[in-house]
Amino acid sequence: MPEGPELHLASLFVNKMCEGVLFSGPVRKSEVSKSPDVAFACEAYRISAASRGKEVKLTLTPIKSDDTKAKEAQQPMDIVFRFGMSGFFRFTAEGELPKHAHLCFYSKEKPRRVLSYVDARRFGSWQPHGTWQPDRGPCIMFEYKSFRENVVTHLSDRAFDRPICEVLLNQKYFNGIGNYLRAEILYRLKIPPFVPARTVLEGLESEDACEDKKPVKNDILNPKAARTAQKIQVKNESADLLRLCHTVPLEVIHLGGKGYDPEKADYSDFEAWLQCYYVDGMKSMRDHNGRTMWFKGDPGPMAPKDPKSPKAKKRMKKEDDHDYTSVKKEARTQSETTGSKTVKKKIKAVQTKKDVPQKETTPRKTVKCLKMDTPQREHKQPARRRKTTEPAEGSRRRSSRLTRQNVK
DNA sequence: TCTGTATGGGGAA
DNA sequence: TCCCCCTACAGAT
Repeated sequence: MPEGPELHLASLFVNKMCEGVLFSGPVRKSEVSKSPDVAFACEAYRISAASRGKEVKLTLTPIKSDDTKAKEAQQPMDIVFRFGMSGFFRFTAEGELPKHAHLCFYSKEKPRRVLSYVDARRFGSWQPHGTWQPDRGPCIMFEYKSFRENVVTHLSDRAFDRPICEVLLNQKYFNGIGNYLRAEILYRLKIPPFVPARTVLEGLESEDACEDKKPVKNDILNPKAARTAQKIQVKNESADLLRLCHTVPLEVIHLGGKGYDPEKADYSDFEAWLQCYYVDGMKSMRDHNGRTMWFKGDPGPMAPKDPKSPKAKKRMKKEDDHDYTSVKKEARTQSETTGSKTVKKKIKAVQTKKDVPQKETTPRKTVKCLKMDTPQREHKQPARRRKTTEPAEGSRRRSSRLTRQNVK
């Protein structure tokens, strides 16, 4: 579940698991991965990690030995990872390499253990000799001051013409915020997601008035003053979107690592923490980029008028272009004879292969597509357990998409 | 068996 | 702005 907090927890995980471990030999990449090879092989090296927003940097540091002293000392290598939708690190025995492990670092000891980058969907990527992506802004969690400044001093940028919920996913300004964080942050401030971003952010200062706020003196002697100070702090905090972009992700980190640690495959704390994202009773609708925005109450004036999902649009376009059914039928027939590809892939292959357009037909829509045509509706969210008391092990794991990636 | 959806982002038009 | 990369799963048919 990779947003800023998960990337940071991933870096902590690597540092914890690889502390004192010597690695050796080449870094191996899966055949199927399209990310670059990592040309690093060393008799002995260590691995450490750091995070910034939605990136993690691994540093491979060669250990000098008597054997290598004579040779030219090998330089450390940084590899910068982005996790896409499903990336994470694991540290396992060599024989227990996870499915979809795409980049593997082997320990020197026998039996060997492996630090692996695992990514089922392969939307993630890595860059050998990488640096933090220059177009990404300061980290919302660990570069708070420059993050604020970067937003406040660039409010005239046309990027801020868009609805606030969409701007929050712009990594040039909000490096680390993702889909669940934007929902949680806007929900806490009761900001409608589709109000113009500039309207929300105008008037905020580069300096955070709350930052480094010291408790008033004599708290114990003067509890009333202490309570007042607390109220002010809470009020200020709730009034400042940029501060919540910092503190809400930190809350996830402080959940204790259970949000990430794949060994535990336990997201119950994280699920209990969520107040809006995927929560029963909340509304959801697609933003202009086709991503689901979870919220409560009024969506705001810039809400998209077209509620259709990207997939629905795509399907309807296909059906308008040609007789989709015949293509599908052909693909299925071929699939049955060869058995080598999935029907979906076959459909794609047939569509791209054909040099003559499919026969002209009148546009047709399935019943489902017609249903999609119904005017603006906030699609009903699927049932999702929250704050339940220990449902059956199986049902808990299967009850939420949030747990899926790490179910063994 | 089919369809829709998922914590992201690069690149073509 | 739209399409695409890709796998896994839940729920509908």
